[in-house]
Amino acid sequence: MKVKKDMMSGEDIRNAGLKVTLPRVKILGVLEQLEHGHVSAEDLYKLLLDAGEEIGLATIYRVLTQFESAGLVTRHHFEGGQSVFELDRGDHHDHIVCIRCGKVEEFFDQTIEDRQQEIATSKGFAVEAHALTIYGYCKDPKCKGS
Amino acid sequence: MKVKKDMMSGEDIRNAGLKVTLPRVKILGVLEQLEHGHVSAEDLYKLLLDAGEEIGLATIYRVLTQFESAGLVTRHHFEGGQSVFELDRGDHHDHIVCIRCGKVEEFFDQTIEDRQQEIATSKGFAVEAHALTIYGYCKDPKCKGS
DNA sequence: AGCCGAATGCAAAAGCTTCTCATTTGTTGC
DNA sequence: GCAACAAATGAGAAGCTTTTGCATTCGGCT
Ligand SMILES: [Mn+2]
Ligand SMILES: [Mn+2]
Ligand SMILES: [Zn+2]
Ligand SMILES: [Zn+2]
Repeated sequence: MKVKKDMMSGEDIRNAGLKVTLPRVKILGVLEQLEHGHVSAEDLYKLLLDAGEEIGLATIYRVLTQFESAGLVTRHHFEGGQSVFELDRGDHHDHIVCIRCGKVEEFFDQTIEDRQQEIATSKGFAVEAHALTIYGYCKDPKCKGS
Repeated sequence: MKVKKDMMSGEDIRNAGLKVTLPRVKILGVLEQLEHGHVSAEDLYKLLLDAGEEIGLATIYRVLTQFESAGLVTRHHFEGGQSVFELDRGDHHDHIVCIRCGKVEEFFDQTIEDRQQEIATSKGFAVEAHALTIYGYCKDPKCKGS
């Protein structure tokens, strides 16, 4: 039974078998309050600094990786070097990214999901994951048309 | 009218506005003869060394990037750090990768392509590109089941 | 309060890719 | 063919993102 979570807390950290430390709580807090749910480790680091929390970048990377293993966070490899993270609220989705302004929108399409499964099966593969990202220009006047 | 090319040559390099140099010809040659068409810059470097061609890694990266701009080569960002390159024979396709042995298979599915276009349009995006990679375990006994 | 292992911060290191610059190589016009 | 010049190459340094080592600090438990 998959439930879409709205609120993460220290409970989730504890349930992942991790100590509930200040850095972890703060990182989870920032991820939760993000309007655009997608951030790089570096951006998260800066957001925390702005919020007055001095958490080392190494810790950010470590914690994000642990959160990922625990299923609290999802990591994406969009083009452009840096990994991007977002809270995993239990709703799988794919992304469409504007290559001009960087805006990220999410979508889910059962038809695509089904076809992927069929293709994998037909080739003898057992699907574990997939990454689908569409790149293009968004409807913003500044981005529309090259 | 899209034609699937079987053979690349110095002509293609020249048409891209590039000088027909020995390193570029050799790199194109290796890419062409690959059974599994997907290689990292590092692997390509080693393959050339094995073939007795001492071409600097920096040159490999430069040339691959130029070939990419010229449409001779496609670059993929599979998980695992390194970029992977393959000759662009004009036939767009996506990939399914074994997370155990690394095998890469290709597929093309018009239904998925169409749905992507529809989704992008519905969100006001003009599609420029997309990356779809399925990860799983291939049918090889060594890979099957975790 | 005090113990102990886990977590953190910092700096160093690693992994991949790009850049700098002196030297070499294609190409073009005699 | 050959000189002339711009373009390309090789080697190493540098750049970026991410990981790691280690001394110190912190969280959970008595
Ligand atoms: Mn998302
Ligand atoms: Mn391919
Ligand atoms: Zn945009
Ligand atoms: Zn396999």
